[in-house]
Amino acid sequence: MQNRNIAAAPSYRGEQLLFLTDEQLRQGIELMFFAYRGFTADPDRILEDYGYGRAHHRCLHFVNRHPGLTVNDLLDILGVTKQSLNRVLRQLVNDDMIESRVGQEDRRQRNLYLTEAGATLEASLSEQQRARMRKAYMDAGPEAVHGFRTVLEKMIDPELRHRVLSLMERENGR
Amino acid sequence: MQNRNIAAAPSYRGEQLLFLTDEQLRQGIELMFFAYRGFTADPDRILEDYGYGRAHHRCLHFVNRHPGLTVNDLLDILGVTKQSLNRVLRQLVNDDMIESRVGQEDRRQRNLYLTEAGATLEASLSEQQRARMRKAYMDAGPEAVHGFRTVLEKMIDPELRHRVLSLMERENGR
DNA sequence: ATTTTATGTCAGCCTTGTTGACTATCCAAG
DNA sequence: CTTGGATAGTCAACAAGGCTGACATAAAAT
Repeated sequence: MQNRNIAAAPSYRGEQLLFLTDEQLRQGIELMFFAYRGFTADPDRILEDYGYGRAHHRCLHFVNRHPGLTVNDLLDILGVTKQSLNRVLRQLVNDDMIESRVGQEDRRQRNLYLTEAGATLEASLSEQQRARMRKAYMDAGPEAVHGFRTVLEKMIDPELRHRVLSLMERENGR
Repeated sequence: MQNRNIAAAPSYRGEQLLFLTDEQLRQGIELMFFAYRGFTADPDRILEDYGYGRAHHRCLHFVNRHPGLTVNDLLDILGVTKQSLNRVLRQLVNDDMIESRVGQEDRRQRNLYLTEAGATLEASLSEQQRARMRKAYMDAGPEAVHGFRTVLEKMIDPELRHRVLSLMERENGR
């Protein structure tokens, strides 16, 4: 099924523009929808046991990825309101999953770190998700993975990409 | 940035297993998260004007794709409870976006169709999303698109894929 | 000293998930 | 033919997690 329309497109090696029918684009849209469901299904099951949702998972993920990041950084990354984030963050801090330390240079800021329990939970969530991603990558092969990453990159909001990249630069510069 | 890790992998033409670090997999995970946000951003803005959410969009999309499908079909596709779907569906029917006709063979069933207004709204939502998808596809090139589709396919829950495919078969057989 | 910034919190609203109880219809066994 | 079970859909009430707005506090910047 997944090859039918691509095969129907002329000039597979694209010196020419892609032959993009609405049908092909709509299939891509559905693919995103269904794949994202699969992508979140495994962690969702674990989170349920803790009474957490995807919002908690996202916090754990990004705090793990960028230890010591501030609440504001997280707000920028997640693109939610601080009230919404705070509710989730408060739970995670109360549950001793995330530690919130007062900033050293700027004492208004709170630097966020995973506790041991938080790291454990994050690892189990991530493990499931990486397993599915790894399987998809292996089944699809390296060239497909490269294409996958290329297309997804292009779909990200340019402004968001800029914000995330500048966060990573800032980290590298420390 | 998106090429760095792929380039670092040995054996690009994969007779050998991919060299998949956790870092690469985590990057894929983040890519899914950020790309999905971009993917839904445009329709979200339009939906707001109507007081609708993504659930309404999904209904309009699939009713457009499969005119006459039943509520149960839609439940299978969307993977939510019927109560949750029904609320959204009721709004769309009341707002004269979707028509719900009593089934001819089985009068318990309701066959769903877009009204003219519904088709118009669906078109404007889809137009935005297709534009972004088209741009990403064009920028990335046909080979990348092929890889994108291949990987996403692998990420879908097998059971879900089966259900959706059997729906499409049933339609072709009418 | 005043203003701005970073964060936290309260209240209240909306969408969209959930479960449970209910109605209408179909079908099959007695 | 009727009755009982399965199926399709609807209604009601609740929870998670988005949102806005208002406000408090502490620290930094001016």
